[in-house]
Amino acid sequence: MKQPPVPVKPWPESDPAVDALVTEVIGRVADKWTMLVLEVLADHSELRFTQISRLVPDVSQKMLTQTLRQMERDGLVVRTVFPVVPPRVEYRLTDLGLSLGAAFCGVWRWAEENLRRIEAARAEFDARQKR
Amino acid sequence: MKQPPVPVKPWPESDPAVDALVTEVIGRVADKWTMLVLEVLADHSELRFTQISRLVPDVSQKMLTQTLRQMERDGLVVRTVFPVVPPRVEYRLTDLGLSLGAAFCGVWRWAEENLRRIEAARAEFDARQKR
DNA sequence: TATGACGCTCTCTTTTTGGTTAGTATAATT
DNA sequence: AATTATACTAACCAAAAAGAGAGCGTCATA
Repeated sequence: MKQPPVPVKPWPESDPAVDALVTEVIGRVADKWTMLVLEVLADHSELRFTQISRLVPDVSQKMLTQTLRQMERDGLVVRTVFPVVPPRVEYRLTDLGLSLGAAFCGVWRWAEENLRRIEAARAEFDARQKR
Repeated sequence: MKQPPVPVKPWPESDPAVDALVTEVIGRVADKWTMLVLEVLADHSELRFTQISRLVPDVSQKMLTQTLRQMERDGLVVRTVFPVVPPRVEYRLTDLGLSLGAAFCGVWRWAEENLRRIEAARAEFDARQKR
């Protein structure tokens, strides 16, 4: 039995190359540590490495370094090194980083507002499965 | 040299338990496949398994099944099985799923609008590193 | 009789990710 | 003279995630 061909999606841009890039960017940016760092940096305009590590629970040095490097590379944060000893490095969001924070705000709020619903859905699903 | 204590973050809710849950939910929901499935389902209100797999580029059966199950468990999609042969299963977003799609729209748009900037930042960063 | 469609599940292997530990430089502190 | 603080890097290893491939049950088509 042949299915009718799937209609072309009416999304504004359907350029596969752009799609792929957007997907990649979102995948990169929507990761757990990036979001948490984004949040703390949105709250405190300027932070040092260890301050961030204290504010983001359970982040390892390795992950924090990695995340900050990526964010720097993507133009989300600026990293300022003060040539003093012991070293002092400060991080702050760029305008791009701030705008991403604003965009994510919607998702963050959605998660807060719908936590209950999700938990309820999960409980119901699990109960249904057990039967 | 002792740093002054980091100020408490002025975020609306600072309940660590809620924070953890929100983080977990976002982590789950902000994953690549979930977002892509969300997008195609937001575009076509009702789709069958193979239709989705054709619309989401490079998704393996395994990942698609997994993603759809998770989304169903979280109450984002409804799965309707028609007891016919060959099997027919339809997926559609719930209201919760639609609202998540709306929330993500902002991030999606952000990514589209700022692709260039990100690519430019990366290029600049990489060039700076090479020196 | 063989093949394909559908919506999966199961197993095996590869890739990716993340944690842990050790090390670096140098000035100030104990 | 030893220790502490800072912001890392590098190496190694375990765990988790993802990809590849086979199989399944049944009906319709070739």
